[in-house]
Amino acid sequence: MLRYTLRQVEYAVAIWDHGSVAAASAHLGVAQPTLSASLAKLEAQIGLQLFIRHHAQGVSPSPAGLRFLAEARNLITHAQDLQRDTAAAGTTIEGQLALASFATIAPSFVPPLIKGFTSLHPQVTIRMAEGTQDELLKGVRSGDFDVALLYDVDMPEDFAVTPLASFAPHVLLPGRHRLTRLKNVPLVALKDEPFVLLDIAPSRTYFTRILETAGITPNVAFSSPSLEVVRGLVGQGLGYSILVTRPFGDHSYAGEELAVRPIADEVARGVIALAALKQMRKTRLVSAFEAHCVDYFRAFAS
Amino acid sequence: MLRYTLRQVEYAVAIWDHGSVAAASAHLGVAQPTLSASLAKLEAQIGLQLFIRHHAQGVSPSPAGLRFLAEARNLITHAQDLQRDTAAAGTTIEGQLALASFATIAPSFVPPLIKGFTSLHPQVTIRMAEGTQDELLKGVRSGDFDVALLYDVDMPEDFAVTPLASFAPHVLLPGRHRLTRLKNVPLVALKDEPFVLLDIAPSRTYFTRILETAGITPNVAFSSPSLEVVRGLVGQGLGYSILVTRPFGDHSYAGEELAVRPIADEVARGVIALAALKQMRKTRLVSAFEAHCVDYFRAFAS
DNA sequence: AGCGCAGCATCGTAAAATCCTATTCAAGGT
DNA sequence: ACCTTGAATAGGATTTTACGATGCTGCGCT
Repeated sequence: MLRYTLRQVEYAVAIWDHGSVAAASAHLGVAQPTLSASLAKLEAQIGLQLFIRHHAQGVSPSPAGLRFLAEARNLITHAQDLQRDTAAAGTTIEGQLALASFATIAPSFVPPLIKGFTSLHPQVTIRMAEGTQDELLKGVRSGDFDVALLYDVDMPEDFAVTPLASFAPHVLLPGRHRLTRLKNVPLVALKDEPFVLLDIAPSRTYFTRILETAGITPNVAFSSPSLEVVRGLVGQGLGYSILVTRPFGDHSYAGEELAVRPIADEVARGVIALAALKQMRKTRLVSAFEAHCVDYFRAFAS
Repeated sequence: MLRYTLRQVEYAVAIWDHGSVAAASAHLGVAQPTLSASLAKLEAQIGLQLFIRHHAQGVSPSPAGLRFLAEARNLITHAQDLQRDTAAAGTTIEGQLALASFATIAPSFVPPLIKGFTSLHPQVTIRMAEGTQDELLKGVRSGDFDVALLYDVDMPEDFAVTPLASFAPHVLLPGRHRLTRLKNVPLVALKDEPFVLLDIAPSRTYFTRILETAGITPNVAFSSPSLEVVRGLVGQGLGYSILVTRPFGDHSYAGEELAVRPIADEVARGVIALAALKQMRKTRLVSAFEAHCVDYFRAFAS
């Protein structure tokens, strides 16, 4: 347990600097008896007389006091540095931002977001991570991340969710599938087709719910947690899929042609959102990033 | 002005270490509400939420909080180091001792004193200075020195004086002076002889007072502030002197023979003493040195 | 599904620390 | 002898810190 306070040390160093209690008092804007008492108490607590008192002529440090004061000044400087850094962290836009992103959202949106934000605020570094919804929520709750970029589906009560943009899901078909002739695919047309499910929470429930809402029990032939694997399976003609994320280009990794068709029915759109803990007081940095995200996604309003 | 206290930071770091307010409370022996309030206040004062609260599962640092806490721990360590060093300075016998010595006393006594003390306490270093009585008193008063080794003559009221040993003054004569035939020299015999005065305060007044007490008005032919110059002048046959300090050997620097004779009269002895400021609370180190001096000079009891 | 437990926050209060103004006291300079 | 300077003390108001008791809420266990 520490036996002295920063305030006491601060005063003692000021008395040293000014050569007298009275001068320090004037300079600090603190009454002279306050300093006198504070110094006396500090000396008692550390068991060391710091100053020699000269009647009507100020004080001067004792040999042992001088050694203490030299170190004490370092401590005060250290404390001031910490305060300054902390104040900066709270009010200016700099430092590190820990951002987690849902795996299928990350490749399309995170790079431009980071590019835009860091060129706006060069003092900022961003730490990135991707994961499933569960992992993101856990990470934010445990303090590993400041915010998470994810789909606003089944979000728990303790998260503050900022919607950014919504995207309509689409049907993904093999390039030569007979339904590719249609401009819009009604969900009923998929009734008996084999379904390739993107199997990540909460996407899984989101997609199956879309089909079930249309009265269709999906015939899940394959499933994978990887978007690219799903696209590959569809490319191989093993079934259709329903997705929100739409990478640039109409080919799978392996090169098979793919076809993307809007859904004819009215369906729930996938809402991309930024989520943070409700209980967390936002730093300026986090707020600024949030604003930047809103800005960036405004372009996708549709 | 610093906006947080060491106590607050100490508590916050403890909470971090133990993962919960309750655990830190048990470990610190401080009530849980105290820590809770202290943390809340600290967060408000630095404008930064340090911890995420988990219901019934402790707390975990936020990303920004983590950065603060890492630095905060350094600060606490710094403060603890200072406290430890200071406590050591107050209670153990180590560190630096600033010793000032009257110029004529120094050569004979300071080297053995330092040798003896530092071999007793190897952790101690001693800073040395010599000077006139005025300089010594000024140095001790201004905090340049912890203690001064000097003659206890005309000591001001604000000094605490510890007598160490007393030495009888002697008459110093040229080697072939007629009075060298006497075993003890009565002061009256010096009545008309030229006097060579060691002219340093307070020795000057001490020596002249001795002669005046015996009813003699000294005929000051020469004076010098240097003991060795005085001995040289006497060696040249330019007069006699009265001194307390008696170097080893009966020759001046230039090689002239000198004779030392006790004074037949009853005269005031020169008292060597250690002086410190009354108002200064002594460190263990100073007390130990004082004790060592008393010990060392016991051998000179005469 | 309900219940108990764990753990943080809040409330009320007592003790201690902090700070102020007014005053006293001592040394030095005039 | 008096005035100035500057530290210490006294007394009192305010703030801070601490405590115990209690409330509240999610988690895990039956």
